[in-house]
Amino acid sequence: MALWIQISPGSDKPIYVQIVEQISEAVAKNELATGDKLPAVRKLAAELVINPNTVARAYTVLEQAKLVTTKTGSGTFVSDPKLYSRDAADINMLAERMDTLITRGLNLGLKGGDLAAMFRDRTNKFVGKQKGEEKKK
Amino acid sequence: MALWIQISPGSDKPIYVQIVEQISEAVAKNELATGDKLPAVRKLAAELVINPNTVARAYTVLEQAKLVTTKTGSGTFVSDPKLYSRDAADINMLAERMDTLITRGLNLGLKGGDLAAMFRDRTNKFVGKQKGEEKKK
DNA sequence: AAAAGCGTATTAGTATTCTTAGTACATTAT
DNA sequence: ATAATGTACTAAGAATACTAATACGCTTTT
Repeated sequence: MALWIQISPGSDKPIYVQIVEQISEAVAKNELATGDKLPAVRKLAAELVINPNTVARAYTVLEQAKLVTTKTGSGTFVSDPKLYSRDAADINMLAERMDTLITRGLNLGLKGGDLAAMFRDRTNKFVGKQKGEEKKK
Repeated sequence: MALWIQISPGSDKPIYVQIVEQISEAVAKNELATGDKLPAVRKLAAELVINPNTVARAYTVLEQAKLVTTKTGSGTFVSDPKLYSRDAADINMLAERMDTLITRGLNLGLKGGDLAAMFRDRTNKFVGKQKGEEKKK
């Protein structure tokens, strides 16, 4: 598989965050499936011309987010979503971030209904390829 | 009007962000109405026992977000939402943040529909007090 | 005109974050 | 064994972020 990750030096986001986001999105869209192996730390670092530590940090974040499982000596693999044990803290974090987003949307003059509709539309763009579902023909 | 803003030293968020968020939320919930004057930079700083520059920074952020209008020498006032000219950049920013949120939700194992429902529910908690609308009895 | 109240600008110091570098270690695969 | 994997640790430098101190200019009030 070709390398889809690419970092933007001009971005305001740290390199390791860029990696985390791109992999997270790929998993959400099921472009990376359960059990898929991520590039080796040193290999990805070489391709991106960055320090291996930076890639390792990204992988650490992904593991703490329960998105991947690492087996030392073997590699880093996409976790099985069925094993996600989302606790209250996860949901609370999500709710908080939603509120911040809603606040911003309302302050931009959008109506609550429009905001919710926009969110649902964007969700559908993901769900088309979501885990356990298939796009309807 | 009493002072509703309170900062938490133990928070992971910078002081000026805490101020921005609390005022933003107050505006979204219409607890602060159009034309309302915010506390003077020095006054609020004195009450919070922080540097006036920190408050000023918060106000600057709020102004760039078009949430308030500042008139040097006079004060800082809540903007008229009808004058919001939300441009493409605003919407794009919002959409991006939505996508990040959706990604996180899906990766937590939530289904698209559940995510959208959760968002809609939380939106309604705001809309009850939203600008131009009244809570139905 | 003076005084008081307001936001702004500039500068600086401190703390934190990010990235790199180098080395070493433990585990797994070949 | 050898190679490949993730991990741990220390160190260092650079960049960024945050807060503070001070001075300035505009507006309102007196």
